Amino acid sequence: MDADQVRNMEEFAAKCGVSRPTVSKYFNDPTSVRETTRKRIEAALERYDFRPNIYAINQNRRLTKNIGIVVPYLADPFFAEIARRIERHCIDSGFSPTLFSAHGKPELEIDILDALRSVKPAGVLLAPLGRASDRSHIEKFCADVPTVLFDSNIEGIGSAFIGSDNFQSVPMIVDYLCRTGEPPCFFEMPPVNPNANKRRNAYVKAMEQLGHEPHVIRVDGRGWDFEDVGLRGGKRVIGEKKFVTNTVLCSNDRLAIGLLSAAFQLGERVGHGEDCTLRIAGHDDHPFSRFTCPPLTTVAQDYEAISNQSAETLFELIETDERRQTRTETLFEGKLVMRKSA
Amino acid sequence: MDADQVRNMEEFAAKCGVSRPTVSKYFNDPTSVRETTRKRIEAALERYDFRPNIYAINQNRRLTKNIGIVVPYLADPFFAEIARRIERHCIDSGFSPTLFSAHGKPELEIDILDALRSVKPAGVLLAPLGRASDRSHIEKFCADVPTVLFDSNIEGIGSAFIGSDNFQSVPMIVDYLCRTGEPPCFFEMPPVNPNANKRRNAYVKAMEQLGHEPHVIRVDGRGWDFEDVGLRGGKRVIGEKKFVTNTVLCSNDRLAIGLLSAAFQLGERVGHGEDCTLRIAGHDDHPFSRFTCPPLTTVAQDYEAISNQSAETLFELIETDERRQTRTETLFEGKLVMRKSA
DNA sequence: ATCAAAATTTTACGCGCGTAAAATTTTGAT
DNA sequence: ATCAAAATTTTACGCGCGTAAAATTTTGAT
Repeated sequence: MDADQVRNMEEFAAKCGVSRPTVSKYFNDPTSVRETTRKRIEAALERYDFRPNIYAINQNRRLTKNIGIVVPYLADPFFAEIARRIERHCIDSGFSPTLFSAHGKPELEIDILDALRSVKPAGVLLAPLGRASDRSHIEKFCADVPTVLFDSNIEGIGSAFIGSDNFQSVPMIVDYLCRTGEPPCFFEMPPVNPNANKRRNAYVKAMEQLGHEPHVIRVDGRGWDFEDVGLRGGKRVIGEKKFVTNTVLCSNDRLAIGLLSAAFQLGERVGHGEDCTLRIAGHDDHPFSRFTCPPLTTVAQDYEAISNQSAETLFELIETDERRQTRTETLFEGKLVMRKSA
Repeated sequence: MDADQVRNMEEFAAKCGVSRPTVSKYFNDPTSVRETTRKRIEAALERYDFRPNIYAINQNRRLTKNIGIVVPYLADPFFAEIARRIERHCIDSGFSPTLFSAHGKPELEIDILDALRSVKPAGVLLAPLGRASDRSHIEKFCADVPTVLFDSNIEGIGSAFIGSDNFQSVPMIVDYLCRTGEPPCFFEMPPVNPNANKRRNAYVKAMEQLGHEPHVIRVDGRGWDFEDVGLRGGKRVIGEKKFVTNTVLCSNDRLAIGLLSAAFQLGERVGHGEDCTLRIAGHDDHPFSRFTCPPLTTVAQDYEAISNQSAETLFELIETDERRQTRTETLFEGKLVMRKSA
């Protein structure tokens, strides 16, 4: 006989024996109604499993409980992993996260932000494309919506930035490589985001401080197919014997994975053993770096800390809705992960 | 002087010099208003860049333009890639897709479907977890929302299924492996989804038809960390010399990537050359399979066809809203991708 | 130019909720 | 038991749109 499903909050409130606004209060905060009425509502909830219409809820609210998570390239497991953690954090804090990927395209990044606007999100967590991003467009967006940048910094944009400290992590692995063998050269593609640039600069500085001459080798390649760039570029560089030392530090793991593949295909033995001809190191501790052949020596980014801090910073921003004037930058240290490749 | 921003459709209609419902009609279908009024609205649109409140729009509509895309594990680039294509297809067709990942957890899959319900989606594209999925829960969902399953089939659930034809692809690579060397054994983990099962059965059948004795080697491992399972299991199996032939067909590429890593670490030379001790093949043509060491011989799933067909099938379903009774299954053939590993 | 039919626009009402202000109930001190 | 203060609930109104029905304008044949 419970075929009489309730169609809206009005009908549901009638079943509860309270007024609609009381039910409305309950859904906004169950503790805001008296114990006895809460019980009555929850009893009715069991029978009718009524759920408020989220469109009607959000229609009048200036801000919703939605949070946008925007990453530059979701097919990269690094972003998939960090997005997963942020997503969970948002859900646990009572928000409704939605995941977007720019798929490496600046136009898409713009489209996503435009679409996000009409969802009236409480806040947005944005890992921008970087150099390809439309700076002024993102700036306008950040002026309207509380936004925290992560992974890739754009100077002065957004209310905060959370990422890795490249000027700690890169010198650390450079130091390690110098202690254990020949000083590394630096293997990079045209930098699509500021991290790549910073890492190169950090590499140069670290080498100079250690009294070595830096060598930067750049290969062509656009877009976000880093492995492919590493493979093609690596093949050419190895073939032409352009690596001036037997040790190569790549600007990220995905590039290193491509270079590893190139080295393997050209018969180079990669690793730190006696019989090896090449040492290759990466940066990020990409989820697949444990499974490369040989396993990749790299610097682990602190996924957990970056995800948590990004989310928490945004939550703070949302609560103290007076947009704060001081933009903070939080950088976490990387950890050296010594595996077989270097 | 255009500081006087319009706050709603009423005000915007006034600026246009037409009534609000006419503006409403325009946004639902610009061609449904007279040429002259369309011009007026579009002229006003330039000046005020008004956007209708999507919550108010969707409040009354029985169905929205939203489409849910649900995948079991987004950190798997296979799903990231297929989701990317479907997403694009939906946008190009005027829908608003939203991406969800169950992260390998059945509870999350249920949560996602429940959350989707309240978004009143026009339809859902679902790649279910498979065996771990709560069948009856998904069944109820499909009864309410037009749903197309892809990648992983659950018999009788959803209005259609689109995937790969394992009984074509597996015999093909088994045949190839037999023609070029020793008949393969089959390396699998406990099947988390029906594909793994079907592939094993297809392997056994193919071997028998070719007059060889099938050998299935199963390793432990739960969850979706396939590479890790392949690495651990592979190390043990290789160490204990349990592979009865020198050729191994893995139930998917991710497992193969783990096995390749195990082989490398134990000093096995993988490939089809004279000096090699092990041949390893996979299934799927995972985006990273080109970059393994050696590059992985595998069967390519037709990403493009599966994505397109899934989306198109759903669109049809949405338009002919009478839920059709005949559940269709569309299977696409795989293509042999010969690389170095086998 | 006229007028019925067709196309388009406007009027009028309703959707399912949020929320400030008013009304009621409960609390807690005496 | 009484009563003011505090907590809670209800009344009353509004949000920004969709949409059926009524009103108006345009079309096109004569």
